[in-house]
Amino acid sequence: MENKKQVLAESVFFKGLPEPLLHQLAQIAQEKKFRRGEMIFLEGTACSGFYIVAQGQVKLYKMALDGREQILYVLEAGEPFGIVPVFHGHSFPASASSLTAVTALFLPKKEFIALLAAHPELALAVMAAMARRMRRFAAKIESLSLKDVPARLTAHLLYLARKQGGTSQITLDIPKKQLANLLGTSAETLSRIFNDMSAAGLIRVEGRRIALLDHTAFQGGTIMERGTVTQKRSG
Amino acid sequence: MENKKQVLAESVFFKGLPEPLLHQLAQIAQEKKFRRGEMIFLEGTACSGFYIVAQGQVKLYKMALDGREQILYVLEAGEPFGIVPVFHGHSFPASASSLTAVTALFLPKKEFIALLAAHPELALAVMAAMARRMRRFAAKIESLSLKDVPARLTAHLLYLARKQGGTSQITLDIPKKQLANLLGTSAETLSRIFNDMSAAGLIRVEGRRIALLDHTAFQGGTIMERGTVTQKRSG
DNA sequence: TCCAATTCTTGAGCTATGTCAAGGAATGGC
DNA sequence: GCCATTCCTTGACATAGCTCAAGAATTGGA
Repeated sequence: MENKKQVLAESVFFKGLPEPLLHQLAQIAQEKKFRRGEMIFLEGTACSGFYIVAQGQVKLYKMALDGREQILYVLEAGEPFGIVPVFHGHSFPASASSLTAVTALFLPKKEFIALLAAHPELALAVMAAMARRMRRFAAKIESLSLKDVPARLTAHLLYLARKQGGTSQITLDIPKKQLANLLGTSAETLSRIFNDMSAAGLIRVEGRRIALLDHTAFQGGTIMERGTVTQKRSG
Repeated sequence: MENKKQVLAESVFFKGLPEPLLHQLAQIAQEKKFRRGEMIFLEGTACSGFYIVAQGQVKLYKMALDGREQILYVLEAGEPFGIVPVFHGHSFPASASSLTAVTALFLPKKEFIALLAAHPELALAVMAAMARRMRRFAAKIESLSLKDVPARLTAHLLYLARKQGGTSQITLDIPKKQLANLLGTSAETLSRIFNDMSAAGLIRVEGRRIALLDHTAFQGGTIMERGTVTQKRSG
C-alpha cells in the first residue's frame, strides 16, 4: 500500500498531487507482475483500465501481419500506458509487452474516472501527460517520414545522452534489435549504420556502450538532417 | 456570438456540453480569419491559446529543412488544433496553415484552463478528443513504418469512403500533392500508384473523383498489407 | 565451465520509392 | 473567355534500406 503510493507519487501522471488524492489512487490501484517478454495487452482488445510502470521496461508497439514490428514508445518506471481507451473507444490502439521483468499498477477505468471528475488538478495532470505523449508521437511521425536512418539514430543517441545526464558515454537501454524496431528500421541496417558512424569517427561502439566522439557534429545538429553520414557501405 | 456558440456546440470538443457552459466558452472565443495558404502558426512558436476550425480546412504539418513536408492531420469544421501546448510545454509541436480560406475560433489558454478546472465534463470531453487524436497518430506511425505506399493509399481511400457515407464514389478533399504529403510520399509516386491501381482494375480515377471498383479486394483488406498491388511501373 | 539460446554482424542482391526535369491539364480570378 | 497559376503526370535514373542467409559473439542457465 505505502509502496503503491510511493510509485504513484513519483509517476509522471501523479507527481505533485496532494497526499489524500494519492492515497485514494493507491486504494484503487492493483499491483500486477509480468515476466520478461510477456504480452500485457494486445491491440484491439477491450480495456477495463490502464497501467503505470512501477519497475522494468514495457514496449508499446504495432505489429504487421508478417511479423515486422514498430515500437511506438518504451516506457519506464512512473510512466502510464493504455490510457487512450479510458477516454475514447473501447480497445487498445497498440499492443504492450514487457522487455524485462515488470511490476505495474493497474487502475480500473470506472474508479479512475470518478476520481478525475472530482479532482480538476488530477484531470490537468492527465492532460499534461497526454500532451507530452502527443509531442513524442508527432516527433516520431516526423522522424519516420522526413529523416533517414542515420539521422533517426543520431537523434536517439542525443536523446539518450540527455536522459543519462548529459554524458557522452551512453548505454543503450534496450537490445539493438528492439532499437531497430523503435527507429523503424531493421537490425541489419542499424548494425551497418553503427559501422558507418564509427568509421566516420563520430562514435565508438562497444556492445551496448556508445561513446559520442565528435561532439560538435552532434551538438550542432549536423547529422540531424538527411544524408550527412551516408557514404559507401562498410565492408 | 450566437454563431460562435453554434460552432462550439457542433465541435468535436464541445458537442453535448450544457448550454450555459457553451455560452461561457463562446464569450472567451475570438473569431479569426485566414486566407487560403496562410500560415496560422509555426512549429516552435510560443502559444497563448488554441483554435477550433469553424469553416474550411487546416493542415497540421512538420517540415524538413529541405522543404519536404509531412502532414500530421487535416482538420475540418469542428476540430480543435494547437491544444498540445495548452497542457504541456510552451511551443507548438507542429506548424499549421490553411488549405482553403478558413474561419477559426481562438480560445485563450488562461481563460480556457479556468473553465476546465471548474467543469469536469469539459475536461473529460477534452481528454476524449486528445485520446482520439492519439489513436490517429498511432495509426499514422504504423502506416509510415509498416505499410508501403499502395497500402497507405488504400487505407486512406477506405477512410474517405466511410467518411463520405459508405459510398464507393469518393472525392478527394485535398489536392493530390497534399495527399502525397499526408501519406508520406511524393506527388510523383502517388500519381504512379493511382495508375497501377487503375490498371489493376481496382479503381477509376477522374481528377479528384475516384470510384472504388473491386469492392471485395478493398473490403477484405487484400491491399491493406504490403506488396499486393505492386507490379511493374506503368509506362 | 560448457551448452543453448539469444543477439549481433556481414555479405549479396533486389526493389520500392525518391529526385530531377519537363510537358500537359485544370482551375480560378478578372 | 483568357491568362496566369497551380496542379498533375510521365520518363529516366539513382539509391537507401530491405530481405535472405549464414556465421560470430555474447549471454545466461544449469
